[in-house]
Amino acid sequence: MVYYQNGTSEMNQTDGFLSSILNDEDLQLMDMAMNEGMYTMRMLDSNNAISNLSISGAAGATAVSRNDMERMDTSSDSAVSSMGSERVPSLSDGEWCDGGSDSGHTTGEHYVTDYQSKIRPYDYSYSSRQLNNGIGNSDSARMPPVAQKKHQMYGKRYFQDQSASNAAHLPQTPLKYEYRDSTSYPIPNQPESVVGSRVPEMKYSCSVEFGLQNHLSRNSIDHIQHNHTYHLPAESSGAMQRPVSRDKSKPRKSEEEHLTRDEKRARALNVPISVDDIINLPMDEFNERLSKYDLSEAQLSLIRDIRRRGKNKVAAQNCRKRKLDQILSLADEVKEMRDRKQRLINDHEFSVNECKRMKDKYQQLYRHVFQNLRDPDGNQYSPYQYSLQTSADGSFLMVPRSNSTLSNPEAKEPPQNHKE
DNA sequence: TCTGGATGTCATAGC
DNA sequence: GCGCTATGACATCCA
Repeated sequence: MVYYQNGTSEMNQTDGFLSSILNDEDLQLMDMAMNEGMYTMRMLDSNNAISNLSISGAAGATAVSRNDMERMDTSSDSAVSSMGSERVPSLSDGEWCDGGSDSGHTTGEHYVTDYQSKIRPYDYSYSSRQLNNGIGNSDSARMPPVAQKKHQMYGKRYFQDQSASNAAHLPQTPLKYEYRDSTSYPIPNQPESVVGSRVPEMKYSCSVEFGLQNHLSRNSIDHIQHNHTYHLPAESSGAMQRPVSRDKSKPRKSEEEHLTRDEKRARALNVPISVDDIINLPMDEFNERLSKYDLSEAQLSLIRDIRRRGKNKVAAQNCRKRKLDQILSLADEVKEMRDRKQRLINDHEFSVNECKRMKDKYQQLYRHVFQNLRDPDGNQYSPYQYSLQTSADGSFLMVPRSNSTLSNPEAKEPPQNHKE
């Protein structure tokens, strides 16, 4: 066992050399690197946490990202149920219209007005959205507080007297997406109070408030300016008559042309209940209304079809909205994963470089120490016969090579350039 | 005329 | 069994 000769003049030089190595900023950089790496890992863990949170909250489909948060802000006053089974809080019937399920035709003006400020017929809350609300809570105030049936959720009541001036424009412009509630059909021998007695005409915009507009780089109005009013010929239509072209350049001839197909059918069969009521009344009330009239089989069949189609129409709209949202959420997740992958690559690259640098430092130190060691006779030790081992406290031990590997399997081999 | 997006409708499954 | 919702598939309209 030979110890470092601290008393020699050479060691003074060595001290300087060692201190230069040991105090090298690279070592500090190493610490920094490690800290940074750990920080990065914490960040990754954090991301994982968020990701897991979002996944668990949205049936594995929704990532919580800033974009999602922003989208959430635009769509959290839900009107439609989530993918799950939870029910969306409700507003009173006075606050929600139950229309919107029919081809809402409204003028462009009306649409713009409604779209921007009134109607959010496609809003719905996923569980993840609710989760997000819990985090951001920016929109919770707009969330209806009580569970609500879905057929009561689509569209808010919009009284025409809110925009009398707009109403004045109605005759001049083709109707688009304007749904006139309380379509009343004059039924002989029916009391006025029962049929078509609603005074305030209400409009429903079948708008699509996609919170995705920003993502899709699309004018929010572009995709809803179709006039999906079904114009039927004289009537007596079959069960499935094709929608007729709705050229808005053609002058409007009569109100009837802008009735939906089902409205025209209902009118043709003298159905005494408005299409809106047929679609949106709760089952009990709906049956109660039906019981008031002596309806033929054809009328009952049509009413059932109207109700089914009306509900399914809304369901389809929500389904599509939901699908788009899922696509955007997945796109966010993909982006997040790509970013994470890049961060990991960078961290790994940095670690490899640091490892290599430290190896070089160690070899340098090893060589320096070994060359300055002397036996009792003042001769250098042969690197082929001895090797140095470093202990945990930083001290060096000279160990015979043949024994070193036997006695201590972890003994470090001399560097390759040790033979110099 | 073609094309893609939007929307309505039907069929079906599941609750 | 009924009513409702969700969703794929198809049809139609429209820019």
